[in-house]
Amino acid sequence: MTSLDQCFTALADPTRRAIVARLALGEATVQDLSRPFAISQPAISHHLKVLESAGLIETRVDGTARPRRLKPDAVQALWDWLGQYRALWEGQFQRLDAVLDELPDELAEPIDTKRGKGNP
Amino acid sequence: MTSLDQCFTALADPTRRAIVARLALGEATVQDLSRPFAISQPAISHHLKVLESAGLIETRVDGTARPRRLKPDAVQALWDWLGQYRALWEGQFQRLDAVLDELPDELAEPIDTKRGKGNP
DNA sequence: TCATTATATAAATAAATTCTTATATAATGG
DNA sequence: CCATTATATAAGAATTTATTTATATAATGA
Repeated sequence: MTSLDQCFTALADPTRRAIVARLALGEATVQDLSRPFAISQPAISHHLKVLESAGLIETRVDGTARPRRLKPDAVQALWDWLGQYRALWEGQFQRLDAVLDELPDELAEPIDTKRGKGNP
Repeated sequence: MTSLDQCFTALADPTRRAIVARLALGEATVQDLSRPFAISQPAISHHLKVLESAGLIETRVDGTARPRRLKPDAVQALWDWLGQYRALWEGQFQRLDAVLDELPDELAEPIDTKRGKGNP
């Protein structure tokens, strides 16, 4: 799974986006995050793990607490990906050259994205 | 499910991002898309439905064919959401006010994002 | 050291996702 | 109308995800 996969997957969940919204205000502990959500502490810990695996947040150690914060530079890959298509998507066909340069990586040959053997 | 949920979910799948990459070159039919992917036609049709439900692509009718194309203005919501956090994420704390304005919608009260009864 | 607090992990489960193959629908051209 | 082509839908299997409760680990402070 690419980092882009992980970022999009992480942000697809509304609970995780709300966690991100909270962290945009400053770092927060699992306790801080558990309070406003109708969700158990282990569930929060799991969501944090997903966000951290995607590189979107990071953890600091403070005694027994593990405050999380947004990780600098983390949205850059997302921003770049989106920016690449934005012009096209908006119906203006500038930057087609950039898209063309990028394409071979994804469309040069049959892409096997299936799950199962060899594609975990 | 919000449109933002659907957009992120749709783009989390690498096959669907590759479809988007292909559509950035111009409209394509299910046949066109089935060829370069090691995936069945019904699977392509399904991915297209996910992308269309998210508002990312649209369908044109041309005889028996149903060419798909990127839908103008579709990335705007994503771009806006990302832009809102980008500055913070990058470690510069401008635009905190904008984030604060947005927050009440998501954190004003305990958020029940659980699945199951009432939360399909 | 022991009780407390904060967090993580494990096990179980329900629901959603992503595929496949088989079949249905719908438009075209002879 | 009939055969063909393009696409959609159905049924079912395997995997993944989000959740819970129960328990483990780890740091603190009395």
